[in-house]
Amino acid sequence: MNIFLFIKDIIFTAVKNELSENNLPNDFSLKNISVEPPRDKNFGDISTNAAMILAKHLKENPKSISKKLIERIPKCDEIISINIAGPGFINFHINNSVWFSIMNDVLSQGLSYGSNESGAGKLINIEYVSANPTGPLHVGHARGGVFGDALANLLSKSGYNVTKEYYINDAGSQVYSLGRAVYFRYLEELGLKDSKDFEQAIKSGQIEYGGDYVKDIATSLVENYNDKWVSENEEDWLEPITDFAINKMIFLIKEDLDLLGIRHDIFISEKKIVQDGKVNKAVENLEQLNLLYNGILTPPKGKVIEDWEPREQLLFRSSNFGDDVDRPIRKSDGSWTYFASDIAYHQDKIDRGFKEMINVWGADHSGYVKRIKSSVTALSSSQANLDVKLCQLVKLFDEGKPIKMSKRTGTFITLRELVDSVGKDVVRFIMLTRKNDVSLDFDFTKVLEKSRDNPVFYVQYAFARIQSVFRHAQKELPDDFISDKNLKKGDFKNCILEEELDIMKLISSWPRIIELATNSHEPHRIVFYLYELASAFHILWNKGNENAELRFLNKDNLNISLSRLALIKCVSITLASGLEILDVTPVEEMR
RNA sequence: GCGCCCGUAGCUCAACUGGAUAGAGCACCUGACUACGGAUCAGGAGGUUAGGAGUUCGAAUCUUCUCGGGCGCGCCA
Repeated sequence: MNIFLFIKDIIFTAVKNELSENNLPNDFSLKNISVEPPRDKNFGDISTNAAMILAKHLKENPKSISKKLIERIPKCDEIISINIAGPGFINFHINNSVWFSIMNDVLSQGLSYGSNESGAGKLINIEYVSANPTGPLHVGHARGGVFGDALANLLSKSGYNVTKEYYINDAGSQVYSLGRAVYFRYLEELGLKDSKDFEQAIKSGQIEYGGDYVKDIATSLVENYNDKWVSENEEDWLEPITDFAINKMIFLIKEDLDLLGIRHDIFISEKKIVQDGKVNKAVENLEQLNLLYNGILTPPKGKVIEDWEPREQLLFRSSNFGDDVDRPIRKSDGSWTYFASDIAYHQDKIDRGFKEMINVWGADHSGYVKRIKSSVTALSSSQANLDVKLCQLVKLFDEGKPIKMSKRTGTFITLRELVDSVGKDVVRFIMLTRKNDVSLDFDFTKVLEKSRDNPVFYVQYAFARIQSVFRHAQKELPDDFISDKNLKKGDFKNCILEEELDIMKLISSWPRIIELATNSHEPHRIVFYLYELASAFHILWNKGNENAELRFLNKDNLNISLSRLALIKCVSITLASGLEILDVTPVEEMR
């Protein structure tokens, strides 16, 4: 059972009855009523602000409303006592048998414990990473990637039908820059240019991309085509070589993502969106909605733009939907802007049936959020909802000293280097130790430290300790003692320490944490919860150091041992359930 | 100039989306170890939530202004 939902139901029923039986205005939303553990556990196990919310609505004293509501709450075994505190909170003390019964649920549900069906199978699209295929993934992509991936897992856990998507920006001018860079390296590879020519070309801006990966692509180009393109004109080689380079880059990007356990369901090509005429179609839609016009934008104040000249452009009325100004969708040469194909892309998502969409972007795209949300609102007649999650910068450190990153000097840490040096699990966990919209410090030394200061270690260590206890139990206790079947016979009535009850209550709140994290699209909450649960476990563990009778294993009292083993089994299940959302492997043993 | 994000203990960050006495870790004091059952744990100290005004039973959270930091601002994506 989910005790919070149980109490919530009781409270909502009481509120509705109070309103209807007294012919009080019932145009009242229940959604502001909270049902949550109080800040201070001395107040009780579950608390509600229902009376205070009603007080505003009914213009009546909250405490007297509390009394009336309490009278409407039926007597039941789950609730030991109810009292009113503070300005009108109603606090419930819950019977310990409830926590015991939840622990039994955990044992039988295993890793699926915490799942819920609030998503009700609804389609949801989450687009993340979507890095330009013109270079290797770097640290920032790692954060967005892990964030999106964990959020996708979280949404699945809550019963959504999730599609994980990568949008390939393969249609703009910069992909041709990549094509040209590859061609230059291709000539170099064939001995027709040398490194001096290359330096010169970079300096003059003739070539934009100078990384070694461009060389690799050129090598592979030679392997496939020999000198086929050498004497061709640019108009002949540019398209095929660019396509070749993009395909190669996408392959490399997929490899990199795979290192982090990130696997998208679908890759959508911008070029294909354009070729399929979807931009034209989306533009027609906007035209029919009377949301396009030809106009001239005023230059931004306080910012000097050289060679600014007023120019008439086709504009989208995004300001109708909360954007600051209307936005251009056609360039002066007649081709579509990036925004136009992005509109078409989102139209495509809507056409595929998505009413819920999430985009994960780097924070440098913040200026773009309002316009794309405007377009989604417009194209779906407000039926679809897009949430844009912006991930802030990752700052790299080593032993507390900042690592300076610069494309020019070549000190540029890629996703691959990151994973190679600390491992997938560490990267994934650490990337989620901060809320998405604040910058994150990543210290190569610190994340491998074995101390409480390192949350990955601290959580993993809790899990490993539990496994260690079970290994000992396996050796020292009767056969089959720790089998799932036998653990279910454990009587939690033997667990009466305050620390034990605290753990049970914490475990019982796991489904609630998932619900909160899901609704707010904030996977970092899972990490903070796991840290808290690990901490509660380490506390309990240390009780056994102070007093040997409190150890989990006690050969002289198998009955109590069984109960305690069942309890820590619940801890390990919940830890594993959380780590599963993060896609971090729980470790059996610390080395 | 405008928009978005951020500002919480000395440091790094939470705070259940408006709830009760704002919580953790690091660092700093005090205490507990023959070791996969001490890589931890117990306790102490540390706050005008950048600042002012407002909204209400109640604000770190909402509104507004000021200060400070980051990102962005028509033919790049």
